[in-house]
Amino acid sequence: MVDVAALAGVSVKTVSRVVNNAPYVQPEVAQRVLAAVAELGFRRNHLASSLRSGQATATIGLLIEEIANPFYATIAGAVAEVASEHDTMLLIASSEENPAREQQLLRDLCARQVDGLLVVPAGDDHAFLRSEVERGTPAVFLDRPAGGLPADTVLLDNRGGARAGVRQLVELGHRRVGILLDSTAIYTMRERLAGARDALAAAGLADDRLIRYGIRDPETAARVVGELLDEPEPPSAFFALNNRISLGAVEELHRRGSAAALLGFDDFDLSRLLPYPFTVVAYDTRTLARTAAELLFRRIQGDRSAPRDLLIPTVLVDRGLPRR
Amino acid sequence: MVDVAALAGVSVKTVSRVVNNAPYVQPEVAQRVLAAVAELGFRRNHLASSLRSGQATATIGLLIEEIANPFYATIAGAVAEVASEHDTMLLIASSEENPAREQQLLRDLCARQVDGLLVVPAGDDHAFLRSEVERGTPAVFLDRPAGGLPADTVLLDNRGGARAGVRQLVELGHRRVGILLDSTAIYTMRERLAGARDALAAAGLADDRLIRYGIRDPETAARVVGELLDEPEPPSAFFALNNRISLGAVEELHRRGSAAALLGFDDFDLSRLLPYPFTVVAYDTRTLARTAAELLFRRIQGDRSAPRDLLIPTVLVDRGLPRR
DNA sequence: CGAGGATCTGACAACGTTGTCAGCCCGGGA
DNA sequence: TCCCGGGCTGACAACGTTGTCAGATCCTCG
Repeated sequence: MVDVAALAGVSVKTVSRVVNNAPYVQPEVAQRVLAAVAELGFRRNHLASSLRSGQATATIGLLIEEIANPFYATIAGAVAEVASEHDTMLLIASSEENPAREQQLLRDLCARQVDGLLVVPAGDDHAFLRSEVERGTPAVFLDRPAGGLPADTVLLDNRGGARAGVRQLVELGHRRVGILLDSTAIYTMRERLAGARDALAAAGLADDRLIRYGIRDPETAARVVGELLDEPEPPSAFFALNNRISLGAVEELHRRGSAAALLGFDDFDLSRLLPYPFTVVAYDTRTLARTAAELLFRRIQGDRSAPRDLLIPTVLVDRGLPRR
Repeated sequence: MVDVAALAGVSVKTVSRVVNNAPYVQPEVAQRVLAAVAELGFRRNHLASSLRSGQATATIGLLIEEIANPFYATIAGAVAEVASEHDTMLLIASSEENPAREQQLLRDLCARQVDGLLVVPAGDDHAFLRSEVERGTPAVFLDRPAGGLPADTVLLDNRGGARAGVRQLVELGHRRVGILLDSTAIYTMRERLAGARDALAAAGLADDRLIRYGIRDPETAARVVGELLDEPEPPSAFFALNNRISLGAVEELHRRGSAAALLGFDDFDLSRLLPYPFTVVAYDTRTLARTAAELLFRRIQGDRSAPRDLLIPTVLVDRGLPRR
């Protein structure tokens, strides 16, 4: 900038004014400055600029589990879209479900002076963020709640969706519903399981012996479905609590030519092309992410109202559920 | 930092030394400083730090078409992984295939003083990056070549993969191969088409009347496959130049109970579960991205050798191709 | 004709940090 | 005894930019 000023024969302040389109610069002086900028290939240092002005860095931080996962990729895409509408860049970090790493990354994002944080929590204690939030870096949590910190949160209606889906199974006459899930250490799993139990209990059908935990991949899901079907009183319906599990269940049911009803939480691409029909509790991931991002930008723009908890509704997409 | 220094009764420089683990600080002084840091919740301003030291910002920029797209999400994931290995954060921007937007985003990334750029080009002229690169911001292009700029490039072997796949069709006795693609304005489409033509020409089977352009979505692909099959001399095999097109082709061939051979470029999740078998020219997107990212970090670390062009091989994944 | 405002410009300090350098203290060798 | 070097500390300037303020010029209006 000093060089540009020298070449144009003006002060650095005038160069600053020109590159920021500030008023009160004679058109011909501005011309000279712009010529010098072009000649020297000058580009404003955004870091120094936001350091001095103390203003926004026009950057927000997004912390997710893993970028390559389609669910998080969709979130990142929707957030990027909203960010772009606010001329803001996106700093993305993957916690890999590791709370220690999550904490370190969030601190790092704050050290980089992001204007706000969008977090899919991995850990369950975010008290360490309190000082940052108080110092003016707003944070919005999505898909899972924050721990130990009053903060804006945008969640899916996991419980309501699971309840509605299982109620449908019950109404179709199913009495024994196998429930397949990963781990109750995961918030979404707990909620979905609770919803399923709500619906079963309401019909007097609760039976914890039909719940299978610890299913992490499609292969395990397929094996567990097989085991349940081989029992003396097999379930006539299955509820898979996420799409990895649904996938394995589809494979096994199809392989056996079973007539069991299959309900899944999470829709996914191509599910309608799969060889076994199943109904899903679906939701719009983009709405989840956009809602959170828009809330964050309202905070960044100065909204200081009390933290909000928003719930994104789910939809039961019926692709055919056989009666009992 | 001034406050911390005051509270600990030392100079700011000593605080700086402590937070940077610099040598020559008495352990008890360091203790006092750390206590003050904790009490005030001090966090180093990474922006100011890299402004003053002129050193790296520990941030790289990644420019892709669209984060939500699984191909780019996989790239982003692999790049994030490599970045994390180098304690570097990732600034991601989506060009949305718009060259003007691409240019603006790349400039913006440079203004943010990223240590390096990883670019999936949207436009075909990147001469505007020359001054940045000369000033020391290395750039590596991936999946598509840069235009008007000598730069490191990491590409898939589109042409070789397509050639190998189509050669396989020819060897199985197919004489009429329908070729389905989007637009030759896209580099990868041009290369794949060239590879297919190579293989057909080598067998004396080139016939441009079997090439169909402008297919942007599965629905169009399905329609075009139907049209080709309804012709008096229908193809006995199809080559879909990307996975969106493969998907539509699968649907139509399955619907008609056709026995045509289907070859696709790009593998995708679940392809093995689809109702119609097809063979794909596959590649490892993660290798593509990791290779590019690792090259970028070598540049960042000072490698000044001549720009390199790397080719990532493809693999023919045979899931069954009927003979003619 | 002078006051007051609008327009234009630049000197200077400051944002939060770190590189440079000078200075202090202390122990050990000549 | 003096000198030297290593350990430790702080004052100051600087990174590239912009906020503040003051000064200069010109126009308008009473």
